[in-house]
Amino acid sequence: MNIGTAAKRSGVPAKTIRYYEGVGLIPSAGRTAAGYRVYSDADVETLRFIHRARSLGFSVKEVAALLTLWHDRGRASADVRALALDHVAGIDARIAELQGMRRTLMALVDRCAGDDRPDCPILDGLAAGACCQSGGGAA
Amino acid sequence: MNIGTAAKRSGVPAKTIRYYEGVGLIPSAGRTAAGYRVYSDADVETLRFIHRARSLGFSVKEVAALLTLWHDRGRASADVRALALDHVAGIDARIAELQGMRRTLMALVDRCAGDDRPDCPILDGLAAGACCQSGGGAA
DNA sequence: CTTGACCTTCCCGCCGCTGGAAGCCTTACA
DNA sequence: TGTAAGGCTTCCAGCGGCGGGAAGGTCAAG
Repeated sequence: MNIGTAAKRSGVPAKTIRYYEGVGLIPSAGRTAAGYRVYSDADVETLRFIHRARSLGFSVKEVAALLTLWHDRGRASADVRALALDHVAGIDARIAELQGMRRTLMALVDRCAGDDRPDCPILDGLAAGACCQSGGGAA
Repeated sequence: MNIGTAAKRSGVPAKTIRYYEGVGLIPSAGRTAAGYRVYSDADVETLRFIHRARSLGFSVKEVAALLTLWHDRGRASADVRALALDHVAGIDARIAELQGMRRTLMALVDRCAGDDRPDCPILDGLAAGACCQSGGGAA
C-alpha cells in the first residue's frame, strides 16, 4: 500500500511517517518503480505501535528503544518495565510541576476580585514574587 | 548596570534577556557608547515579573499580555483574572492528559512481571492498542 | 487526453531558549 | 604601558516533533 493508506490505517500522518523514516525510527520503506513508498500490514502494525507509544508520551528516542525491545525476542520484561517506570517518573514530575503552578496561580486568582477596578493581586503577586520565594512554589 | 548584572539580579540569563528583546517582549535597552546594553532597577523588576510569569507556565505571548495589563493603570482586574483562568484551564488539560497517560501506563506496568522472561504486557499493550481504543485513555 | 488526487523532495517555521564562534571593550594587576 | 581575563556584542545553528507549502512527477478514472 502507499503512504496515504498506511497513514490512514495507522493513524500516523504521511508527513510524520516520512519524518520517522528520516530520523531512523523506522527503516526506509521499499519503493515502487516510480519512487512511491510501499508499506505492508506489518509496517502498519509498527506504525500503530509507535502511535500508541507516542500518545503515552514516550519521546521518539524512547519509542526507538521500545521498538528494539519489541523486536528482540530475547528481551527481559524487566527492561521494558524499567523504561516504562522511568517514563512514569518523568510524567509524575511534570504533573507535580503543573500542580505547583496551578496551586500558586489559583491562590492569586482567588484573591482577585475580577471586576472593572485595576487592583489585582495576580499582577501584584507576579511583581512581588509569588512563585519561587514564598510558599515554596514549583520549579 | 550591564546585562550580566541584570541577569543575576533578575534570575533571567543574559542570553534570554537578549532573546526577549529580540522578540519584542521587552523594549530595546539603552546602550553605552561602546554598545553595551544598560539596565535600570525598574528593568530588573520587569525581568523578575517575566521570570515569575514564565515559571508559572505562561507563554511568552501571554507574558506580553500580562505586561501590557501590568503597565495599564486603567486595566480591569477581570481581564487579568480571565487570562489567568484561561491559563489554569490549559494547565488542567495538560494535567488531565498526563494523568491519563499515567493511568494507562501503570495499568500495563502492573501487569508486567518485570523479570528476565520476554513476555511483556506493556509491549503487548502497545502492539494491540492499549491507549486510545479500550479503556478510554487520554488525548 | 485531461483532470484531480496522490506521491516525491525540499526548506522554512513553530516555541523558548541555549551553545558556540568571532571579535570588541573594560578592568585589574604587574 | 602592556597584557590577560572576563564581560560584552552579533550572528548562526540546533534541540523535539512535526506541519505547511512549493515545485514537480505519477496514477486512475472519465
